[in-house]
Amino acid sequence: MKQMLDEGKILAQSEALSGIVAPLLSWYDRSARILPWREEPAPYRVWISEIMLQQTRVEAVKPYFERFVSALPDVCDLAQVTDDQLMKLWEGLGYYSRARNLKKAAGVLMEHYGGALPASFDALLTLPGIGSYTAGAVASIAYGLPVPAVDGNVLRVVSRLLASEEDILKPIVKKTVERSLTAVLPKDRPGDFNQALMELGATVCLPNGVALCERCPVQGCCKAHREGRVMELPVKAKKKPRREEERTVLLLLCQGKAAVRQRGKKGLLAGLWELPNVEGRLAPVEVEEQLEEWGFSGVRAEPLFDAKHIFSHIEWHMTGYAAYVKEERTANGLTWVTKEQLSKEIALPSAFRAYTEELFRRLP
DNA sequence: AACTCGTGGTC
DNA sequence: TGACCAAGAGT
Repeated sequence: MKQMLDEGKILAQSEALSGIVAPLLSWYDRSARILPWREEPAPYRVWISEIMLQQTRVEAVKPYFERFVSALPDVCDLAQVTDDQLMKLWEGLGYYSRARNLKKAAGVLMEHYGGALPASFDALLTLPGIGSYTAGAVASIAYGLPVPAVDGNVLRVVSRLLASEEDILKPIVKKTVERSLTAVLPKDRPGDFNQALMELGATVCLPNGVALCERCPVQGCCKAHREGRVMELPVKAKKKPRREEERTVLLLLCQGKAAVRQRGKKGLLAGLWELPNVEGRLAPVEVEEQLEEWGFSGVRAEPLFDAKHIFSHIEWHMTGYAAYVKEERTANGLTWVTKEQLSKEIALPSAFRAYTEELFRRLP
């Protein structure tokens, strides 16, 4: 029974969406932005760009994309890159498991696919870091296969076209839209159709109540526009509040070098480098006690400024100290690096930016 | 299904 | 300033 209702909904949605194809493609031909990965849509470049674009704005991706494909021009290079170089190339882009999954997938491609991306939605879907959206994007854009690529843009656009009040964050809604679009998708231009839907969402059918409906090529097909409800849609469940954490960050300096350490392989900022830090908001005396514990004797902790960093689900409230120590002790995972190494080899997350900048001011 | 996993821009 | 959000995937 549930299956029956689902099929009925998909049929109805497909019917309602069938009119958008021609005007949307025509609009895309006129209005598509010029983007680095569109100029030369080789499968490898499409793949890298799609991974970088996950939950990330086009403008943020551009410089990273150029640098990444220049440093690692093909699957073989990617499969062999060191973790440190990989993280340095991704430094500041966030969601670092995307980069690690890229390398993992490159290994699989070398091992099982002759170093090429498979021209198959199902095969793409098995690769690390590739889910239904990315598999659809690569398959349709790079190989012209007739599969949809449903991201947040597409969900917003379709939600408004249908005036649907379903929560677009629910997996079932995404699956339904994917199946509806499969029936509508033009077999001769699936990649352009998918990109056109996303492009419309990114440049015209904007979120936060600023939709530019007067510029929309499918305004006449839009139920939300017809009913004056564009600004109320889409419906999204509210996210739960972030948890707050207090941390004390230490700038340890010694003979022109600074101490960094590598984070664990799991969890937040996994495997990245960081400035030494401890949980809680420590007073100067407590910092000096901590330094004694780490084997640094007779060190004065100089209080610095406070800083805040907001992750998607955590908020770090940090306070900082600088300490000039007498010897480069390597206990507790501390590694001593020069300013040169820090800028060229060590990948530090943006969370520490304020203190990293202070460190750079203090290093020769 | 709900939670984890970054960052920077916008209003 | 805070809340929202952007071409999602893994667990």
